[in-house]
Amino acid sequence: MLSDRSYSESEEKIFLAAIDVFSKRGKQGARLQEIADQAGLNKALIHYYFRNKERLYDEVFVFVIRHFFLRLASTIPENASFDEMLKHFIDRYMDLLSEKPALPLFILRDIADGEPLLGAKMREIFLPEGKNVPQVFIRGFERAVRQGEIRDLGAAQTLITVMGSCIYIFAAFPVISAVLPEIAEQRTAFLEERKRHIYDILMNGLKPRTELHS
Amino acid sequence: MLSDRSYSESEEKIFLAAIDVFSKRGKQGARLQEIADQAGLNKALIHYYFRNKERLYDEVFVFVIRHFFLRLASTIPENASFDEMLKHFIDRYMDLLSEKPALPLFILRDIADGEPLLGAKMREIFLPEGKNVPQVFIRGFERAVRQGEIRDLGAAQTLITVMGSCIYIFAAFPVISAVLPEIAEQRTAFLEERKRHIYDILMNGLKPRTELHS
DNA sequence: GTCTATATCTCGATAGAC
DNA sequence: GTCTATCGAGATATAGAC
Repeated sequence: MLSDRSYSESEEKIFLAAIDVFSKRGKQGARLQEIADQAGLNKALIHYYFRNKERLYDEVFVFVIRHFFLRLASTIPENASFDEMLKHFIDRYMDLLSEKPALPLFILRDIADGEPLLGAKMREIFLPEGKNVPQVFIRGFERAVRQGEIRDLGAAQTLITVMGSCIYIFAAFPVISAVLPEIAEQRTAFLEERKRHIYDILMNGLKPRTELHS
Repeated sequence: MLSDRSYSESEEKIFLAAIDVFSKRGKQGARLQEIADQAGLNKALIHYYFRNKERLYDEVFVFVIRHFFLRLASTIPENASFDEMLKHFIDRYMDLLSEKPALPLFILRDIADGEPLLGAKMREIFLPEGKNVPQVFIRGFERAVRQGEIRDLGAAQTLITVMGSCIYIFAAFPVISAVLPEIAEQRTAFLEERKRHIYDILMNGLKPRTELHS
């Protein structure tokens, strides 16, 4: 069982192959032939089960993104200090991105294609649950502000800064490593260093400046 | 004159139309028919001047990116304090992105397509000049570290954090505004607030924590 | 240099046998 | 349910007249 609805055996083979091919090539670049080959079946079956490329893509998209963000949200420690929550969030987000490095470009390509249903799909993914990434982060942020742990630089602005800082290296890796070649050779070490860097600069940036002890 | 080589009148019409269409639709999504229509000419002329879609795209890509980063680099104040350099850099980068909001997705789509010449193209853009964005930023950063103005959180890491923080809102705008609807209605105001936010959190994050006066 | 007409190919989708 | 064969749209690229 891959999601809320159930799949027959062949259907699941197609769906799994579709996740891989769409993730690598995007909606336009993906070929139904490649999906069929990878599933060990033929093109006609794709239409039999999913009607057309568009519907298959939409089902893959919602499944992949929802799965990713549910895994991310489920590990955020809700009742810790903001300091701890931020550290955890960055670690976990970077680990999940390391595991699925194609995901940022998968979403961004969808945005670039101007998919008209994108906004609706994202709301379908984010709004139903009580425990989703933006809500949990913003609640934790605002509580920390009330308690004087951090300055109020805006919950939404801060969330965007955190996510942008984490995601950019994955989205732009080929460009960045072309300009800064030392990065490509030690990718894993660089990503570990990156976690510490992001936490350090952002947490210090949020702390009240009057504080004396680290 | 658009770049280092010179264009005839029709050639330039095609090139300008190609910049627009490729920027909006990406390499795969762009149609030569649309470029021809927008140039007020016909498809055959595109092949006459540029041989094929691939070459036209490559010429557009290098031109657009080089032009953007030259404009950005030319305004970085090299001899100011790091504080001032960072403020300027963020302001200018965000302004240029506001002017060309399709540019991040244009590059990211190219990355996602796995263009094999991308690394070479980026080096062609960044390496020749003495005054390019990464070099200028890193020089300024390292000098500020030596002078004790900022902590050494890594020049490359910091540059990636700054760029990621700036670019993410443009790349992901449709997604972010679907999840945080208050942003879409006041886009300009939000972007102005975003400049101040990024400067504030990052500059404070870089400052030595023992410092007492702001 | 500029145009129309067309060749050629790729791909999503369907028809129909089993 | 699963397959082979094929249709037809839409795209790049070229031929050849003017």
